[in-house]
Amino acid sequence: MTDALKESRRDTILAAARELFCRELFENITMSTIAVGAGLAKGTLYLYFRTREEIFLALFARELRAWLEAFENAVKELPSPDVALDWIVASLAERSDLLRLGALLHSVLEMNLSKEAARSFKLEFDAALSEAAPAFASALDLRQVNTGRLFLRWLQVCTVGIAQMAFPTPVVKEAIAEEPRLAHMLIDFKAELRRMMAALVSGMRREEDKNGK
Amino acid sequence: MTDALKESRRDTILAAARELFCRELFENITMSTIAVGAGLAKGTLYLYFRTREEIFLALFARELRAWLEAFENAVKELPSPDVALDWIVASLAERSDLLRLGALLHSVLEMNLSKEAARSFKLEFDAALSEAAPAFASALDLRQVNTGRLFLRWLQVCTVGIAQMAFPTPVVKEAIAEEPRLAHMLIDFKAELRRMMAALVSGMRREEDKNGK
Amino acid sequence: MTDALKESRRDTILAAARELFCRELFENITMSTIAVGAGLAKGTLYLYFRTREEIFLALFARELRAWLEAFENAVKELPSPDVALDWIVASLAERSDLLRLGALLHSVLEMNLSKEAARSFKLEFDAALSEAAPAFASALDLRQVNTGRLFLRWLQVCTVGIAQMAFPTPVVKEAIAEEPRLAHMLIDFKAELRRMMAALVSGMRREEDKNGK
Amino acid sequence: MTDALKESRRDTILAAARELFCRELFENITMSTIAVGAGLAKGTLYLYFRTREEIFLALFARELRAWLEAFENAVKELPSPDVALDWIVASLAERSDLLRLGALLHSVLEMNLSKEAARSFKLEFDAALSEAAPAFASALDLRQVNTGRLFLRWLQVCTVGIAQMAFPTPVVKEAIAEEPRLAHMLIDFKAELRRMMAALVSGMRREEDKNGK
DNA sequence: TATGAATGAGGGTTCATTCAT
DNA sequence: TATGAATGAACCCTCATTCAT
Repeated sequence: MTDALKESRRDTILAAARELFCRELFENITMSTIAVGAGLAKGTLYLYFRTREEIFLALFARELRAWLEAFENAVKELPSPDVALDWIVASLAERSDLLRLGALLHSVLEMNLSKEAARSFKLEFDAALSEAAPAFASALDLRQVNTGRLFLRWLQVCTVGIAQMAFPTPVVKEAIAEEPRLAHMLIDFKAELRRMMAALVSGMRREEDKNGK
Repeated sequence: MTDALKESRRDTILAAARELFCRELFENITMSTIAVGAGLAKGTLYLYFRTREEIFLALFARELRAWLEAFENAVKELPSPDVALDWIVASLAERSDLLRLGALLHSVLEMNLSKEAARSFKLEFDAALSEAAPAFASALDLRQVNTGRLFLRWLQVCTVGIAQMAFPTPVVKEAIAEEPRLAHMLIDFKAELRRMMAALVSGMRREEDKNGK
Repeated sequence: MTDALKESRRDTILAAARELFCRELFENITMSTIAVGAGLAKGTLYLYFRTREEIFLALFARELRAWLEAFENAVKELPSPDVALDWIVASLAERSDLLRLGALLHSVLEMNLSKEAARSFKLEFDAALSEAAPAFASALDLRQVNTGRLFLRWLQVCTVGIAQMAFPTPVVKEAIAEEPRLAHMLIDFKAELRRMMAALVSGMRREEDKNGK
Repeated sequence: MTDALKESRRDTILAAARELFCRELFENITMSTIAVGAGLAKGTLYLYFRTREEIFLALFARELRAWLEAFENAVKELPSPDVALDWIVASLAERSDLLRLGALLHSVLEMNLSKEAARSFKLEFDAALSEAAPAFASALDLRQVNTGRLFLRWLQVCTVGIAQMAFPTPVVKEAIAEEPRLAHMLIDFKAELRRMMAALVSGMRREEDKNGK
C-alpha cells in the first residue's frame, strides 16, 4: 500500500470525524460512529491512529494548518495591521470546529496519549506555527519573527479562553437565555477577540520598541 | 439539622474533593474516593450535590471566592497598579487547583449539569466577580467599575488559556522534557500572565481615555 | 395515639400510593414520592408498613374489599346470572388499578415480604373472598358456596391473565399500534373476560350437576 | 463469522440463562452471572442481546417454540381431545421455567424493551402460536383454526393466572405451609389447569355450534 | 410518634481497544 | 491490510431502609 493511499485513508477518517464533530459533542462521538462514517471497520481505525484522542488531535492539526495556509493566501490582500486583525478574527469565528477542538486540547485530547504521539503532535504543532510566524509578523507590522510567534501563542490563549465563554454547552446556553440577569455572560466571540488582540498587539509593539532601544 | 451543620458537611465533602484534586487528575477521582476521603457513604454525597460535576463546580466557586477575598484583604497593601498586577499573578500561580479547575470549567465540569445547577452556578459566579470588580478597578487605576469587571473577564480568559500551555498533562510534560526542540513550549505561567495582563490593562486604559473624550 | 388515628394515617398513605399508581408504573413510584404525597416524612411510612411492597399489598387488599362490597351492594339489583356477570366484568374493567395490582401480585409484590406479612396478607385475602363467596354463588345460580369460592378464584386467574394481554406496557402498546399484523394482539379486557367467565360458569354448573347426582 | 456460529453463541447464552433461571429468582440473576455461566465476557452478551430483559424474552420464545414442537410431534399419539388436554396440561406442568417466564412476561420482561425489540418479540410470538393453532384445533376437535388460536390464548391466560397461585415465592410458600387455615390456597397447577381448560373447551365448542347454525 | 439524614449495596451498560482470522 | 467479534474495566447514581434525635 502506497503512502498516498495511506494518507487518503487517514483523510477519509479525519473527514468522518470532522463531520461528526460539527454536529455532536466530542464525548458523544464513538469510534464506532467514526468507522461507520468513514465506511471502515472499527478495527481499521487503529491501523491509522493509536487512540481516539489521536484522531482529533490530528484533526486539530489539519484544521490549524488549513487556517494558517488560508492566512498566507490572504496576506497580500491585507494592506494594514487592522485589516489583518479583522481577517484573523473573522476567519477564526467561522471555523468553530477549530475553536472547539482547541478548547479540548488540554483537558481532553491530551489526556490519553502515548509519549510518542504527544511528541510528534507537539513538534508538528510547533513547526506549523513557526513557519507561519513571519507572515503574521509582517502583516501585523511587528518587527521580529519572534513577536509573530508570540502573537500566535497569545492568539491561541485568547481563542481558547474566549471560546470557553462564547460557546457554552447547550444546557448552560439555555440557562443563560432564561435568566435575564445572566444576559451579559454571553460573550460575542469576534468582538471580544478583536478587542483583546488589539490591546495585545499594541503591547507587543511597545515591548519591541523598548527592547529595540 | 441546622443550616450550619449542613454547610459544614458540604465543606467536608469539598475539602475531600480538593485534597484528591491536588494529587490526581480529575478523571481519576471517583465519587467512591471522595466519599472515603470525607468519611461518608457514597450515597450521602448525593444529598449535598446532585452530580460529581457539581461538586467540582462548587469547589471552583469556593476557591474563586477565597481568592477574591484574599485580594480584597491585600488591596490596601498594593500601592500601585504594577504591584497589584504582581500580586494578582503571583497569587494565582500559587493556586494551581483554582487554575486547573478553571481550565476544566467549560469542557468538563459544565458537561453534566442540570439547567438549574447551571443557572445557580453562573449567578453565583457572576455575583462574585461583580462584587469584586470595584476593588480591582481601583487597585489597577481603572476609572470605571465596568472596566474592573472586564479586567476580571480577561484575566479569566488568559488564565485558562495560559494554564493550558503551562500545565501540560504528565505525559505531555515528559515528551516536552525529552525533546530539546520543544523546550520553548514550556511556558512560565507567571511571566506569561504578567506580560499579557500588562498589555491588556494598557489597552483598557486607552479605551477608557478614548471613550472618556 | 388511638387506633382510629393510626388507621387514618394508613389510609392517607394508601391514598397517596393509589394516586401515584394511577399515573405511574409501579417501578417508578418511590417511598419518597409516596411520603410527599401523603404529607409525611419518608421514615414515617415505615411506622405503618414494613416495606414498600407491603403498602401496595395493603392497597390491593383495600381495593379488593371495596370491590367485593360494591358487589354485595349491587347484588339485589342483579336479577339473573347473566346480568351479574355483566356487572362483575364491567365493574372490574373500571378498576384498572385493582387489575394492575393483581397482575403484580405474584411477580413483584410478594417478592420482598416477611413471612409474617405474607401470612397476614394471605389470611386477609382468603377471608375476604370466603365471606363474599355465598353472595357470588347465589347471584350466579351456583348451588354450593364452594363453587362461589371457586368462581372467585377463577375470576382472579382470568383477570390476571387477561390483564397481561389487555394492558401492555407503553412501549409494547406503541409497537403493537404501529404494526398492522399485530392488531389482533390488543385484546378487549371486558369482552374477553366475559367470554371466558361465561364458559367457566357453565363448566362449574356442569360439575355441580355431575357431583350432585 | 457465519450465521450458524452466531446462532450457537446465542444458544450458549440462553442455555446459561436457563440454567440460572431454574435455580434462582429472576431478580437475582445478573448479567455477570450469565456471562460467567456462558464462559463469555459481560460485554459480549450485549453483542447478542440489547438488554437483560431481551435475553429472557428470547429464552421464553425458545421454550415456547420447543413446547409447541413437542406438541406437534406428540399429536398423532393423542387420539381424543381428553387425551390431548391431558398431554397439554402435563407437559406444561413439567416445564416450570416456561411457566415462570410466562408469568414474568408482562410485569417484568416487557418493562425494559426498545420498541423494536417489543415488535419483533410480539411478531415472533404471534407467528409461533398461529402456526401451531391448526394442530391444536384438530387435536381438540375444534372446527375452526381460529378457535385453535383462541384455545392457545386462553391457555396462556390460565397458565399465567394459575402459576401465580400454584408457584408462590419461597417466603409465601413457607407462610402458607405454617398456617393450616391457608392450606387450601396451595393450588395444584395440573388439576386446576385441567379443570379450567375442560370448561373452556366446552365453551368454545358451544360457541362454534351457535355460530355454525 | 415523627423526622429526615445517612447508609451502601447493587448492576446494567458502554465503548475504547485488542487480536485472531 | 482489513475486519469485527470479543473483551472487561470502569462507575455513576438510585433508593429502600435504618436510626439517632
